[in-house]
Amino acid sequence: MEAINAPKGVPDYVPPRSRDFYTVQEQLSAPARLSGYEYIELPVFEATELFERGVGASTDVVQKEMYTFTDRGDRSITLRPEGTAGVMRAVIENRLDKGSLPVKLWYRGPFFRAERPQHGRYRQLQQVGVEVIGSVDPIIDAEVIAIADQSYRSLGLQDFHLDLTSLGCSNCRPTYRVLLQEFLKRCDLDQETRARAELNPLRVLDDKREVVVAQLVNAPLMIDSLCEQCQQHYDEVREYLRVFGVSWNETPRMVRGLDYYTRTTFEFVHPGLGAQSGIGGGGRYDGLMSELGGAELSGIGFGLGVDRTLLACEAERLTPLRKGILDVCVIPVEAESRTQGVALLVQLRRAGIAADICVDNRSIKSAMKVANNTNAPLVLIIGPDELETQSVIIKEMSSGDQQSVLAEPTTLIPQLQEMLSTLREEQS
RNA sequence: GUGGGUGUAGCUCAGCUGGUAGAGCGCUGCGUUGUGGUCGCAGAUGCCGCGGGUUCAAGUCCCGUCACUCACCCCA
Repeated sequence: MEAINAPKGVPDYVPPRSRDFYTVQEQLSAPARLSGYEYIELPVFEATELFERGVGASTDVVQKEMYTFTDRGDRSITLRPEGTAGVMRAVIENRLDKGSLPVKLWYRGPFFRAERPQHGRYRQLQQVGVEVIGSVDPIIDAEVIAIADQSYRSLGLQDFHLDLTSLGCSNCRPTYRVLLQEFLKRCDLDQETRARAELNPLRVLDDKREVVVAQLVNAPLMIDSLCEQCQQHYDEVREYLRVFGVSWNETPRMVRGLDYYTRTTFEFVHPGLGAQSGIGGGGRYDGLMSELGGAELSGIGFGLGVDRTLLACEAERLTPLRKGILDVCVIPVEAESRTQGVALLVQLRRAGIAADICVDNRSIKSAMKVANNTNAPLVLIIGPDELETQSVIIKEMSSGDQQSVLAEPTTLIPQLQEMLSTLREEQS
């Protein structure tokens, strides 16, 4: 039979790297949980219109990167390309916006974009995200950014930086937009870029081609055209960021791909990933809730890329991520000791000790090899001799020391637990 | 959607100007008497991505195709 391959651009995480992936996902969400954010579990597909309205029909994401299909009821369904729109929909639908504000939520899971895959860019990507709805307090902006920052730090990442700017609001951005468009009209640009200047002039600022970049040196910047409220808000955000102990780069030319962002906008960048250097990003969105039929509430959030963060960890060679997952490996010598071995295994697992048993009647030599490969710090050997004396051999793998002890749960289990905890202390 | 690169053992790869395949790691076994990691010895494993062409002969050249990959675009 012919083997079947995974669809294009979707990653498999297999052991042992899957352990790292899992650890990264856990660590990325830990700071949000520590900050009182509640978990929200959402569907992976939504009505297509949610993203058209929420993310913005003019964005590349909506125009050419969505997995859209018609279901059996003839409804247009789309696999979610990002998280914020779905969270807003659920908040509105479940009336969370009518309760006490702000609503602080975190989520995680897969997202889908039909892009051409490359290093750090997949068609199914995993994100950990956070959204705060119903507050414009700049403390919230700073907190959200600080949580993301802490997420990366808790993994031990160091070589990343935070890009920060303000994109203004519905008062000041339109004015700036016209200003920028007039500037762009005087530039020598190709047709495609001209079209973009009409549709979304800010995006032109992000162009990486030298011919374009050279012409944009003196382009007007949003940051210089902020209205009084936006300026004050941005000043305060930065003030609180200092209190949170977060440092950043001012990047007035930063542009994000989703239409809903206003005011505070940020991106975490890691230089070790190649072209796809953004490991997370987010910002404030003033109009999104009402655009999706909810109350006039502002929100702010971020999405952190789990896949890319893992790549960043690997780029920094953060190997302490990888630990064995077993505490103890049980080795029954000779077939007659298998039953007692399983009985032992049950005791261990019930006591919360991560344990496995060598099967398939391997020779003790070969079983030791298998046990060694699991990285379990302790091995329990039980054979005919031990059956006779109702004992078991505990072997400490790193030193090779071993001792025979009574296979009595009330004494064996505490002893193992003590050995494991001293071993853990030695390790750290 | 556009361009470049690569496809040879489980993994990482070597195979110069064409003569039917190699290394390292891993795996299996052995180094006697119930014990892994180091070391030594032995061994197994390949439709050389797929299809066609040139040739006495192709992993090696040509064409096509598929897959993977990197970059542009865009983004986590």
